[in-house]
Amino acid sequence: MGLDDRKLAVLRAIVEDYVATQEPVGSKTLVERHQLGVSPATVRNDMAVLEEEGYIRQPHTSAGRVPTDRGYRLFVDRLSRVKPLSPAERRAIERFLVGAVDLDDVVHRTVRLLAQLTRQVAVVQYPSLARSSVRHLELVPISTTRLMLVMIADTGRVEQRLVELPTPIPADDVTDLRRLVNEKLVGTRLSETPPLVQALVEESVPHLRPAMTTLSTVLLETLIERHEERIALAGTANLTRGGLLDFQGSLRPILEALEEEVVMLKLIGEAEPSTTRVLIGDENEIDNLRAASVVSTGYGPGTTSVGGLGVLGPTRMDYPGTIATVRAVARYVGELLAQN
Amino acid sequence: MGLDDRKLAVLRAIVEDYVATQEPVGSKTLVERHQLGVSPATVRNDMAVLEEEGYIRQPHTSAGRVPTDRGYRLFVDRLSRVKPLSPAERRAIERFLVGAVDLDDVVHRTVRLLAQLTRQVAVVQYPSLARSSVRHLELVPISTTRLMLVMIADTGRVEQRLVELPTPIPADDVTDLRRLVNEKLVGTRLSETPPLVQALVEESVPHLRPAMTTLSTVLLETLIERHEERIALAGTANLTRGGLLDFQGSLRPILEALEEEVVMLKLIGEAEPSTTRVLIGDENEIDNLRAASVVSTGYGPGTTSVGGLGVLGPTRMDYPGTIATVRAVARYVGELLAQN
DNA sequence: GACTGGCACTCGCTACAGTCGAGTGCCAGT
DNA sequence: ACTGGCACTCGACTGTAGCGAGTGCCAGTC
Repeated sequence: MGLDDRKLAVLRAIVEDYVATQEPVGSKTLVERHQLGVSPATVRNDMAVLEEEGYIRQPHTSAGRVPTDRGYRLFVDRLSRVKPLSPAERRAIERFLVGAVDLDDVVHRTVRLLAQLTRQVAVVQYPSLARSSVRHLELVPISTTRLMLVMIADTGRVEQRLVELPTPIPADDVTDLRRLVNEKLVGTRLSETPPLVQALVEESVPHLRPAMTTLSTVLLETLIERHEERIALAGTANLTRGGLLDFQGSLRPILEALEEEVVMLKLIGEAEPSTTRVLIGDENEIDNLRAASVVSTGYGPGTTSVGGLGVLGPTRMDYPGTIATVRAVARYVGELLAQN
Repeated sequence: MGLDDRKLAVLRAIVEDYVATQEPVGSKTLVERHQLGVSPATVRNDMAVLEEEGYIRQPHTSAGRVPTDRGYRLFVDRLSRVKPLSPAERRAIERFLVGAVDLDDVVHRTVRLLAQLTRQVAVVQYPSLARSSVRHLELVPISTTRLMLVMIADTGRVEQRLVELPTPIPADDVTDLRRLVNEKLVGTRLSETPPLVQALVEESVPHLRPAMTTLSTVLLETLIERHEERIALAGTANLTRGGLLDFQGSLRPILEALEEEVVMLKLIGEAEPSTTRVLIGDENEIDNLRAASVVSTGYGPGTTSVGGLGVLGPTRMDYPGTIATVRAVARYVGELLAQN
């Protein structure tokens, strides 16, 4: 049952070779490429055990071995160290992220950077509104019965909503409304605002009440309850690397899953910063992604997470390198956000 | 040289059959499926002429005929009418677009709708800043040396930029700045603002001048000159329909092109509303898209275009249906924008 | 007891030959 | 000007055979 050191070394060698060559690896080539100090026959015996335990498998009877999802899991957990980044990568990260003009820009640059460095599909969640605080609320009159509500969050996110007022209101009232909502709400976390918004309506003077009621409805319904999470994607073209071998021949399910924001959010939107989550193949709850692996982490200024980011690729992926890159990018983005 | 009516009918039949079946179409099946009133041999003669003229070709010597890009072009220009939309499609469009809460939402819904209806990849450009007017400019103090500049355009677009001031300024000055820029700029088209922004700096009172200078720099550089155009994509999974026959086996180049916003903008960002542009295969200037066709049009409130939208798919595409859908969606979106 | 060399076996891959049939071009006939 | 007939082409499919990478097992060795 127990796997001795050599068997683990064999598994590691299989994973590394298979990731590099994309071809099932046999006992002979294995001893040639790695200094295992034993003969192919011995390796074969080890392989038989590894296969019995479910860490590797044979695509066909007379082919070499390929790691299973379970094999990759063991590899990630016990057989690999996170690769340090190369100086070139470090420089790329820095160069890529300086000069971003706004949050959109930061997110876009980040997602492209991640895709480029890992050569996988990258996903970045915009800072979650649920974890943001209100920095400012602006009301811009569009007409006498229409306001545009703009919310600026401390994370840099800016959301706008159209508010249709039940009755026309004068400009002075708009000023009052603006002052009131800002007084009460600036500085509060979005997840904590509902009672405050409620209070605003109840405390408001009669002639402002109708407007305040609709305004609060919009605020609650479209910004807080249905807090709109957004994501950015890049690098889908990377899915076509490695021919059609990865993803068992069809990109279809992967592309479909990538388009479902809800799915992606669930995938990358839960991690804390400083912990990195690796989901390998089957471990994934989404059926469409059974042939894929996801490496994700949280990012944010300091130690709290305001959103997630990660990459998605074939199970046959360079885990140590990918994990290192994802972490590094998350850290840099966090620092960038802390500056603002 | 001239193609008589029957030859054109044959071409039309070939295009329609090939689009429907995705298989090269031969003379026999052609006369069976369409009432051409002549024998296969006659059709073969016509086909020989059509091939000579470059409208169709044979993938292999003993296979049926397939339309060339030139053949599709003739079909689109002279042999097809725009299909009227089905009531179901009409309803889908209406149902899909009501209830959008903001511009982002409108664009997202539109792009998904287009992808779903045409079963192709859909692209929607956000209303172009260059064609927008300033509705309001807001300055939100982040710290004493930092402002967040928020521009709200009449098209509904909202852009934010961080402004780093050279020296701290008091809150009253921010109010003054806000008043000044709004007085001068609200209502003007973005393409016409540069001289006005310049004037703002020159006319400003001395103690506001440093702040006004940085502010105007940000305005000019990041909002006007480098007017950031944005696009939304959906339906990439549709590229995998029709196996790997379309796009000559590799999605790679297509996916790469789709990720280049600049490329996509060039592709869909130029048309006027009410004119629909169809680019077929080779006609495309982008090498990566030589195997694809693009149907695009402009949209906007009234008759002026504020942005483009369209779909991209294999040259083997249902042109009449796609053109109809793209037009209809553009019209609905235009109406929706006109309401705001 | 752990490792190794040897050996028979499996099975996917490639090459090759043969058949089938859809589709063609051409031509003589109406 | 159209049609029926015919010989021809060539891709798709099928079956066979040989190759070789890789395996499992076993007897032998340190």
